[in-house]
Amino acid sequence: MRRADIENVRKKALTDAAIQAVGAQGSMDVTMADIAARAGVSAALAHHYFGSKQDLMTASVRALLADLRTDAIAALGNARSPRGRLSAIIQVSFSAKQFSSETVAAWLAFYVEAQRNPGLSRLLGIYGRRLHSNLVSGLRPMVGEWEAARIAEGTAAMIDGLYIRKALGSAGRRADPVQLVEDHIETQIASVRRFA
Amino acid sequence: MRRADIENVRKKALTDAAIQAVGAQGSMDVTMADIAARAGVSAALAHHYFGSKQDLMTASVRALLADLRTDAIAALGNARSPRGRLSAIIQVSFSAKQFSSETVAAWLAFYVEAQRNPGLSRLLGIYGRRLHSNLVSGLRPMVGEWEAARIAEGTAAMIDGLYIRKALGSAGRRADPVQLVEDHIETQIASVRRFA
Amino acid sequence: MRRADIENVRKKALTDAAIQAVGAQGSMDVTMADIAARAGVSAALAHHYFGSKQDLMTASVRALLADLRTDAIAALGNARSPRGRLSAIIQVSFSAKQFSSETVAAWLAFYVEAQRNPGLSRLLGIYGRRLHSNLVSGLRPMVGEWEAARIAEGTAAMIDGLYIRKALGSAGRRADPVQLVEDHIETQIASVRRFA
Amino acid sequence: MRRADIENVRKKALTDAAIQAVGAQGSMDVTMADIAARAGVSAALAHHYFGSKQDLMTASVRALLADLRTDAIAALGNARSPRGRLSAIIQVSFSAKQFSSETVAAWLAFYVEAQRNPGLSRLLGIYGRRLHSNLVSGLRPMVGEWEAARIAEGTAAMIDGLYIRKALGSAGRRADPVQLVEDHIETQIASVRRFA
DNA sequence: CATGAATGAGTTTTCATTCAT
DNA sequence: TATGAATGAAAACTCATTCAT
Repeated sequence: MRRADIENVRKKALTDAAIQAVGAQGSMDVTMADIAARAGVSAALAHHYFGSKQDLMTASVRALLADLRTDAIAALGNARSPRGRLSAIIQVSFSAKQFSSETVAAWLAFYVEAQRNPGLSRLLGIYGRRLHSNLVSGLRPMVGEWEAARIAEGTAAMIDGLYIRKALGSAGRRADPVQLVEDHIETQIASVRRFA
Repeated sequence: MRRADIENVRKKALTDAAIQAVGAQGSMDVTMADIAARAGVSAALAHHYFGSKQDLMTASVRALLADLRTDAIAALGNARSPRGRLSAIIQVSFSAKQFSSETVAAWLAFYVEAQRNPGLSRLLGIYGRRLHSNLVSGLRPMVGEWEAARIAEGTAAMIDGLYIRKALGSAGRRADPVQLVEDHIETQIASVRRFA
Repeated sequence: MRRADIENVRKKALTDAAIQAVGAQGSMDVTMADIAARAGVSAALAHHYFGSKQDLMTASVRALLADLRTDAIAALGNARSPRGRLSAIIQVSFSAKQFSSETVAAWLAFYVEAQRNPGLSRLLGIYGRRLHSNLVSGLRPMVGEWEAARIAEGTAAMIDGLYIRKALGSAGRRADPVQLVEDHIETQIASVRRFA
Repeated sequence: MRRADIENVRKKALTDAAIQAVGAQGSMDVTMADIAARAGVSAALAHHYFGSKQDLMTASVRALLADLRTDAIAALGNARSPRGRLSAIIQVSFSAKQFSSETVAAWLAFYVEAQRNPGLSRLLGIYGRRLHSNLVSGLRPMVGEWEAARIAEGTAAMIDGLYIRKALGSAGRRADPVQLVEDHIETQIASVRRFA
């Protein structure tokens, strides 16, 4: 294998391991040694490739984001209408992969860390704006720019809230997250149209 | 000051300092020395009174919870109707005190920690059930038990989501959280009644 | 109770507690708080009466020594012959009180500490010389000064060895300590006489 | 030096340093920093190799035990008779290396610690049984099983006693330990034979 | 006389990071 | 490329000791 290839393989293994470790632990308070061990390499190598723990974490979030983006693009590509695009976004957000306990826990941990880490904050801001813009682009044709923005904000909040509840494994969750969000959107759209 | 009171004063100062420190830091990764300094005492004294960092944190969460509860009871006492109870709950959740950046950040940090700490998890579970039950008790008279539970779940998720967004200081937030939640509830209730 | 009496009662309670604590722990690595609690008082009071942990320990050894001395004097008073004096010394050394697990463990702990503590060393030296002199005074009439000193040294070593073995609760101890020491002395005396 | 050897070299340096430190201090109450400094490394490295202070101490006792065992095996190999084996054991016990102040102080410290540490206790139990069995194997041909066990016990006690007296540097020691023990054994054997 | 309040100094342990091989 | 060696810095926790009441 060429040197550049090895580097990519190692980097991928390390970011995967980092996400896994953070997800398992529920916070970014994991050791480089733990992450490296999950990737089957030494902690020193992780430093060699990423420079610091911080940089490895940032790269990991970027990977998470890229993954989500890929899924979203694929789902949106199949949508045949603005309303379909909304459903596609929701489906992806709660898909088995994105809504797995580990991934959700990792998201939450990164969110928390972002409060102190501008780089991370900026990165997660991208995700937030992308979600918002996707929601708005589905809603706009149906309710107009202004209402679309308002509904998107409530919807995004609900999605985030469902994520945090998933992460905490709150007992008593009965309703399907997709149903909950779809219902919110549907009801909001209907309400706007009734009074428009 | 009476000798017997000192303990309570110190304990209060320390839990306040802990919440403040956790809020400022955005995570429970704060040192006893930092907390103790904020309370104006030595780290050794914090151990003297609480035994361990863990116990101090638990006591702090308990204090946060008790504070929220007091506010909620006061607000509910003034409500004159089921619908008024719902608004009261929402008002309290987003009141200046409960929705301050620091308090919100502390809540989030405790939530994250709860993933690994059963004691904390149990404590926060109390909050979750109390919120749910308060919401249901306001909704039930209007939409019945079944729909009340469903709406309460979406509402609680939205509240949690708005909290996490507040903690992250996500740019671009424009809508008022209270408006968002009130609107969600109002629309949901109306929708249920229309098709009932 | 007069003030001086209270002081003596407290001091006695504290040295007793110290011996008990050290015996239970098997080393002088016990806390003032532990000792004070056993004596039913505060750690501050222990300092008030003894000035320092070191001083409390020294006083405790002194008490142990005084106790042993009282027992020894009583036993020697009943002895009717030099040989009887030897047996009396041995009896006392292995009496239920002096050879109890706790007392033995306390002796050992103090011995160990004496390596670094000249004051303690001096105190324990008194015990060593007293034992030696008592043994010699019993042996001298039977084997003369020179042999008495030699036999006393071996005997004292054996007694110390039996103490340390008791402290460690070495499995497999079968023989009675008194028998072992009596036999050693008897055989040594006989041997000297045969070849004298 | 080969990379693979470094670990063993460091471990050896650390256990040596630990024995030295414990011997100098007369108790196990020495800091990892002190031990590490004596070995010329950082305290962190000591943890790296041994995991905990406890484990380092256990390894050190094991080293002490192994060393004694090697010496004993060598000495026993040169013995030409049961009686010679007894003398060999005694010689080793009081050899310059094994009976040095530091080594003796270390033994005593470990013995004391063993009261609270089952792992250490088990380890030291091995030494006790080995000494006993070596003594019995030398005595048995001369006095039979039963008497051999009895004499071995007294002898072992005397050896232990001479160790503790050495550790304490008791003033007034005049007799040679080897002489004392040899004499005890000789006299006991003679006594048994006379009355057998 | 007696105690709880309070702390400074110290100890083990953890961990990101650097470096030589 | 890859790793084990090595460490400094930090953090929780302990405890003898002092002091005000």
